[in-house]
Amino acid sequence: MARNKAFDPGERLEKARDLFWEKGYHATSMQDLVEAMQLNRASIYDTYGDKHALFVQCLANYATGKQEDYKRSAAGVESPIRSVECIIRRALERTIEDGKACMATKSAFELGEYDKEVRELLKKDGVRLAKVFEELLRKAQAAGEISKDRDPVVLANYIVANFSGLWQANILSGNRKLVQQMTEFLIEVIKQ
Amino acid sequence: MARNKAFDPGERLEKARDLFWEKGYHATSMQDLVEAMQLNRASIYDTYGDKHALFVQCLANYATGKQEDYKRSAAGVESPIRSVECIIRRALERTIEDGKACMATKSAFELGEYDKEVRELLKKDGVRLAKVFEELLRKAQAAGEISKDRDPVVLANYIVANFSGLWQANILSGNRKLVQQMTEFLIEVIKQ
DNA sequence: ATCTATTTGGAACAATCGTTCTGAAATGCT
DNA sequence: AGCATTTCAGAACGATTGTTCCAAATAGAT
Repeated sequence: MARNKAFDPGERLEKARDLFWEKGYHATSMQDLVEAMQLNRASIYDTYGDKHALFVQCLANYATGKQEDYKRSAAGVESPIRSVECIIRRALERTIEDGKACMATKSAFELGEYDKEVRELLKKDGVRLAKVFEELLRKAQAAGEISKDRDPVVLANYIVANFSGLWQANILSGNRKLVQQMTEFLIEVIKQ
Repeated sequence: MARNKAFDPGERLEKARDLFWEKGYHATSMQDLVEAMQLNRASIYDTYGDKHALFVQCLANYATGKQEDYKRSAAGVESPIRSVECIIRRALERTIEDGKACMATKSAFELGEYDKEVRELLKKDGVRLAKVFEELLRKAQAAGEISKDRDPVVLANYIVANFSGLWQANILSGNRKLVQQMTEFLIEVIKQ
């Protein structure tokens, strides 16, 4: 019937995602996106919708990518508690590699309070990660790796929340050693 | 010599602060500020400088206010570890009262990575709060309230970082009970 | 090869952005 | 009272905002 797209929508979405990730939603203009994605304005609107719709797709893309990355970091690790450790260490490692804090957390603080669509997306993302931890923690308890007294749900959510603090500390202090110590402290706490 | 200002700069600054606090830096326009502060554009520029300078003053105002509020919440409490507890509980309480997360943390994630002035201000704010905790933790150790094995510096910074996670969890989950449990868990961890 | 649907590039839109300027009103000081 | 200086109100600035439209180019289907 008609002409095909001359670009790969998924690949260009990643370019948009990286820009939103770096600058945040409001500080990123459509002009910035046109240049970063190397696409015509009309092509962006036709393919992804308006700015907000594009952002939501970028955020969803980021969230699934992050989730996969976490799972990968724990792949092949047989001990449940060691898996938890791997993911926690990976969370910090990522931020250093990427040179920027987690896009989900940045977006939560920039938009989470009044943008329902973003909030719901991020909530689901948080719940998904917490469930991963919860399952690992239950297994760790069953294997006698950690105390059975603790509520896996609370502990799992506590770990997820803790990431936010590590990222903030990394941005503000710039003191890698301190952030590293805080990470190790968190791991220590969990293992008790 | 000349005419006096017909308004209280400090009082109007608080109006600007509340708006920035709610919407963030980029999502707040000068028009929004003119309306919220009930001032003429020129008066704003004459008194506070440009948008960025105004924001920095708002953030500084917020930071000192928050710091005072924390100290007030622990005033009269003789036990050092109880003082720590009071501040932690107050950190969560504030977010619920205000209906929005800590302005410092929101700003850290929105601007901290590329706005040096904001980053330095927030870094100082974080250090100041960490020092309060550090001193209380040392006293708690001396009084035998908590283990002497733990590094007060790491623990103090860990607590500060944890706030960020509690606020994020509060925004996304909207589950007050869960956030409460996470807060109590943090307190438990410190006391061990 | 022709038709047709869609992409593409770029101009153009009105609205808003942060900022500056102008002129008149107002007030403290001599 | 008169001067000096600043505030104040609002228009206006050019630049940029997100979005839409239009004509030309393109490529799959018949």
